Amino acid sequence: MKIDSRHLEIISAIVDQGGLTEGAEALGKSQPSVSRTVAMLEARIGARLFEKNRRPLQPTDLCLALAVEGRKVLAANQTASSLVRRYIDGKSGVVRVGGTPFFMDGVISNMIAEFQRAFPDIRIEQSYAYAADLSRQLESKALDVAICPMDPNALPENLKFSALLDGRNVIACSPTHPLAGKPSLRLSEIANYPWIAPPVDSPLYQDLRSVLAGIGMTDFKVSFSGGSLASITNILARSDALTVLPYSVVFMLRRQQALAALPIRINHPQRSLGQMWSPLQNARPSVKRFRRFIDTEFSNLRTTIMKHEQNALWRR
Amino acid sequence: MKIDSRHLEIISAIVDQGGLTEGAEALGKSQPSVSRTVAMLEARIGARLFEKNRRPLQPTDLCLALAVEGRKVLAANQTASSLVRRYIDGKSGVVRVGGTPFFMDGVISNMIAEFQRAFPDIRIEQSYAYAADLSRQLESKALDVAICPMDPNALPENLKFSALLDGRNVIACSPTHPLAGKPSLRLSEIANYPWIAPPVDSPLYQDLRSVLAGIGMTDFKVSFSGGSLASITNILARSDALTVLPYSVVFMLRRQQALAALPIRINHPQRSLGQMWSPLQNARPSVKRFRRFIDTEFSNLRTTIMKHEQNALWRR
DNA sequence: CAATTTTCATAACGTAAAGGCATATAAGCT
DNA sequence: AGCTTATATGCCTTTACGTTATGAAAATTG
Repeated sequence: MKIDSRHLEIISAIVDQGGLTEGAEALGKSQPSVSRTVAMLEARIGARLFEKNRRPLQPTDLCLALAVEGRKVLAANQTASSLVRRYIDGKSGVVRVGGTPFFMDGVISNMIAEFQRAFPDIRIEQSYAYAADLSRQLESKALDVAICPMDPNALPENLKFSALLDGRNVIACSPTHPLAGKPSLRLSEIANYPWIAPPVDSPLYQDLRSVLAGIGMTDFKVSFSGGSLASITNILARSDALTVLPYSVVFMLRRQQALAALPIRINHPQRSLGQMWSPLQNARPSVKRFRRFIDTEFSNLRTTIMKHEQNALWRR
Repeated sequence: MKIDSRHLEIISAIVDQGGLTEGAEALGKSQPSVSRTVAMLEARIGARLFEKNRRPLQPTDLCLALAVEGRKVLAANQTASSLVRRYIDGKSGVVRVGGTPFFMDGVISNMIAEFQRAFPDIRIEQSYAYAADLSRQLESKALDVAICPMDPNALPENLKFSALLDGRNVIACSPTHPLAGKPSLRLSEIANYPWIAPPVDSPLYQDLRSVLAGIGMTDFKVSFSGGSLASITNILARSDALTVLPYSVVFMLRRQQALAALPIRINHPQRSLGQMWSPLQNARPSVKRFRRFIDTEFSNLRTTIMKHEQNALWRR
């Protein structure tokens, strides 16, 4: 004797509202519909649920027992509905975000922290990769959004990209570095310091080479390579080494006195930091919300940087 | 965003069974049906429930959360089904039984105790009344079954009656009464004892009068009247009073040494103890079960009485 | 106690969807 | 690559839900 769960809901609604009409209203149905459903259910199970021809509708003992179960169904249904609603509103779900290590660690992780403070029920699955891999993962739907520096002209087919910040790089060092804080520098002054190189498969490694070539340095001493942002800042802090890092990463870490930028203008690649995603895969609400969040966070970051530069507290 | 509870059940079944086919089987539905229901649900809420085109069907986070609620629905549904099944089988429910006080207290209450030991989830609503009232209550559906002495010829229209036991009365006294245990008695011997009369509105009161008239006693001393069976047995135990009681009541109480019957044959009314019910009101399963139970109990009682009489341990 | 109101039951009709079978399609295994 | 197995789809039938209109019975009110 299988019972339709909806019927249990109806029973409990009628019992709790104390009447067929009110019960129907609470369920958002018409009174005749509920009446008929009850009649059919009674016929099916072969038992009265309400005493016949009694005006304050009198539930049977069986009916009262079923109403108890109906309340459980109704409660489960309500939480399910709220789960779905939160999901649709983009307040719960998963976002699989990938990005280049230094950006993710230096810039995006702070934004993700903010995001999760606002939307604690959205789980972030973060991974590290470089542009080519990220594109592949986006296309194979293994990733919802990628955040990386990108030449908009080299954008793969089937992917969209929205720029967030200039891809400008700077020469970074410890704030306690002998050269830090000097108002201006000549290239010859940086020639003799050791260099920290990003992982060789990183685009930043190519940037480092081209930067140094651009300022006439074809030969340079690499004292360390391959670490993440955290190891690099730690090593920079305890040495006189220099490195090339994205401008925004250095900017974000200025507060913690972890990094300083040298006032040397270097040529930077034709790239922008931005979000990349696949328009073929229609994004989940949580992903949409995440992308919007990142957009506004970067919008804020841009104005902060602009003010900083106007205050001349931050020199190139 | 209202969710159909049945869909929650389906989701949990698929998740728990680890596949669409197995889930469908567990639900007793065909695989295509379940597949399409899931597809429609996904379309309606605008979210994937299972990763598309993955062979070990991979539930979404949202799906897993909904499956939790689905399990609650399924559980509630199962207990509801079992409630209904028990009700249909007559293993739960209510039986409203009415009867004449002495029979109920002396005979039926023991049977009800047995019944409730076998069917603890059937609630018995017992009430006391005499035949006329019982008939009325049966006809107004306020009672499911009545147990009372009845002249089958005087049975009201629309009611059925099935006899259980002869309506024979006996003269009862305390087992310690001076007359108790004597093999035979003359009427003159009982003339001088005081009498306990049943309530004046009771049929038994009329019986008492006619019995005494039948043995030539027109004048008798009533020392007590109006009590229930319990008070009467208590008073009998502590006095030399006599009374008239149904045979079966005295028989049932013989074990507790509460009553004895005098070996005087008295004329008894044209009545049988039996069950009365309304064939118009189709009985609930619990009521049917109760009636059947009473039938077999009385069947047993009849054979017990018969054996007793054959053993001559019980004399008239 | 008759009139009125309220509440439930029924009727008739249209529609959504669930159910089944047959079958196509795609994923994973050998 | 081919086979097996699991899921998706197409097509059709049936059930039951939804609506509005209306009838009937119980409770309330004057």
